[in-house]
Amino acid sequence: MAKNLKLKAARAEKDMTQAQLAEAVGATRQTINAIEKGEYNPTIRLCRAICKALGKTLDELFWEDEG
Amino acid sequence: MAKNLKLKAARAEKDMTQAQLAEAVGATRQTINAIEKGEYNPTIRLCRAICKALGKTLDELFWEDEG
DNA sequence: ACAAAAAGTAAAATATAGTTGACATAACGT
DNA sequence: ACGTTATGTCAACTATATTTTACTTTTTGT
Repeated sequence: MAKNLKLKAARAEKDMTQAQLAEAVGATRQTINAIEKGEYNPTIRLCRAICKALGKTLDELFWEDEG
Repeated sequence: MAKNLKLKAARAEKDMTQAQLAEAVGATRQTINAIEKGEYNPTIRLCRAICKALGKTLDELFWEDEG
């Protein structure tokens, strides 16, 4: 799996820290970090929550990035 | 969570059974069944595999359906 | 340079996604 | 009606996503 740079960029665009995004979506900072690092395979529910928090869609953040 | 009727429809459009889709994506029939039933929260990797097998995108099958 | 905040990382524990095997019901063709 | 295939569902198991706690390194501001 490759890094999820789109996520990192979208977060930067909203000027949010990993910790702030984590709180916004009800996850931990480590989980957000791991997702950005591309080290894993989050659930669709968490992906959706992240998308909504950042004003993006699934296709924009989680499609064909780490495949 | 509501039923994922988009998934059911996309599968029908390809004339695939739950078992065939399951095999195509390396999952079990029960897992596909549960996802269609809306009873759970699959991983993004499985969602992507399903989308690819059915020629759809994440937004088409997994966005704002059960939210 | 220094302090503070943010990001990276790791081990152990917990929650839950996904499997396996089995059986029940619904849908379909003949 | 009958046999067959597809779907629905359940319990027990395994794999792994996510948490918790804690520490290190990088970045940022002053």
